[in-house]
Amino acid sequence: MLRKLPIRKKLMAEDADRARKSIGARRNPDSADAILDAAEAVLVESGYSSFSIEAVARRARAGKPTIYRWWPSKAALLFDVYQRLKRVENPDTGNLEDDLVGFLKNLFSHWHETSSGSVFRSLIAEAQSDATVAAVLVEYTKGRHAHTGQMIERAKARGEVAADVDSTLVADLVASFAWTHLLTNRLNEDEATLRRAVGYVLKGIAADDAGSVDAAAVRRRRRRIIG
Amino acid sequence: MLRKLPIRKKLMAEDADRARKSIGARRNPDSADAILDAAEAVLVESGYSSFSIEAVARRARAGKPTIYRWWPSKAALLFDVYQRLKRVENPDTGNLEDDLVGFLKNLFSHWHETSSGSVFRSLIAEAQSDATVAAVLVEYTKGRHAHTGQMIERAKARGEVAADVDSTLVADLVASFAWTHLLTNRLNEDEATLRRAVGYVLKGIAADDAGSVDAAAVRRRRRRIIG
DNA sequence: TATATAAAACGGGCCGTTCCGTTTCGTCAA
DNA sequence: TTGACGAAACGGAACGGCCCGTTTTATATA
Repeated sequence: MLRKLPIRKKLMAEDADRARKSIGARRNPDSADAILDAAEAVLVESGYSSFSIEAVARRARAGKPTIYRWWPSKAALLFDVYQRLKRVENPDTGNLEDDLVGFLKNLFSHWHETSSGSVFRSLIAEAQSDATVAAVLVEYTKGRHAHTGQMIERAKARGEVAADVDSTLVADLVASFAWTHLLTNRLNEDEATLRRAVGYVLKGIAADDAGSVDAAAVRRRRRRIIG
Repeated sequence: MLRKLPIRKKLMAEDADRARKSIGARRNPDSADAILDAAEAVLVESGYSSFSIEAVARRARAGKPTIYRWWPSKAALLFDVYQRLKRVENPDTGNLEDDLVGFLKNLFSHWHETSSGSVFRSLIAEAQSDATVAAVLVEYTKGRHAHTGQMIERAKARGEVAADVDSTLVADLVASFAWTHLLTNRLNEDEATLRRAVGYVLKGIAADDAGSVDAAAVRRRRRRIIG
């Protein structure tokens, strides 16, 4: 309920305001939630262009100093809003292609249908003009790639994937595809396109791919699983 | 030299200011170049966060109305700055892997060493809060993917790549990788990593890849070409 | 004369900060 | 257990500053 340390610590080591966090620092959790709710609402309803501290404060019926007390910047607030949102879980169908397609499908619809897409886009945009956010974002993506890479690692353990494959790099490729589609309003790709894209990463596009026919059959067979 | 129609027409059909473009519209080309120069300089020296019309005007010793006369928004100005920069040409080594690796290598160093990286990052960021830029950016990327896709099409013609491959989608994958690395300050990847990433797209990561040994030999042989 | 120009000023919005007076909540003595 | 105290949060208002996009004015140019 009551967090002892200010949220702002997440993004910034403050030298100032030492007095506050010395003992007291008893923030009103309802107020913090109201502010995060308002931030998310403003972002969804009016878009990133009109996302300002003042707008959030108005919406939350909070004072600007209250926001600045706990979040050092617009970006820190954005990041907390994003952190609060649910994440997409990695599928585990026993087949890497289905795992990756399912992952992308879930991610796209999650971004599209909830506010997390807007929030994440804003976060990326903000990172382009705020070095602190940029650093946090890079760290975050590293973690996400490692997490996504577990799907590839599982496929390795099954012998589905060569042992010397850099699973993080593969995750990077897949996530990059998702990022750019988010950033350019192309989250409507149908499953066939996603499957094709994943397939290119998985099987390559070489004409002399000996397994191509078999692979197509396997693909058809497994399409049922992920529905 | 002297463009008859305002640059702003590129991004926006103006209904207002009809009088100006009727016959007159004799813009001072030196002034326009000075403004674009100033915009680029501000962007490179102070970053996107301090890129404002006023800053550009100050730097160019121009009046704000002069800028607004010819560019409808900050975004339009940004886009013209980017358009003015040199593009990366597609390599044609006769081998798709080398083409793609060379393309990425050139793109990364071009983004890294010239101002085009900063400008493009800013453009993407701006697109997240300006629908007009977003539309222009999508159109632009479509064209770029088609252009990059020509490398894949050439490989198709050589029989290097299956005929039913969606070359635009492959270009999308490769470009997406580049985008996210630009957006997260990871343009320093060494060539080996680029080659590995491209290799995953080209040959897949399936363990039962029959051609993997031969492919590695071919790769070693051809590495000389692109240096 | 007609047009583009630079410069200045406008109203408006948001920034991040500083005050104000009020409310909340942990502490501690009665 | 109660109640007063004080620290620290709170909402609200206002500040100087920057930038927005526009308007006005006077100057230079062809």
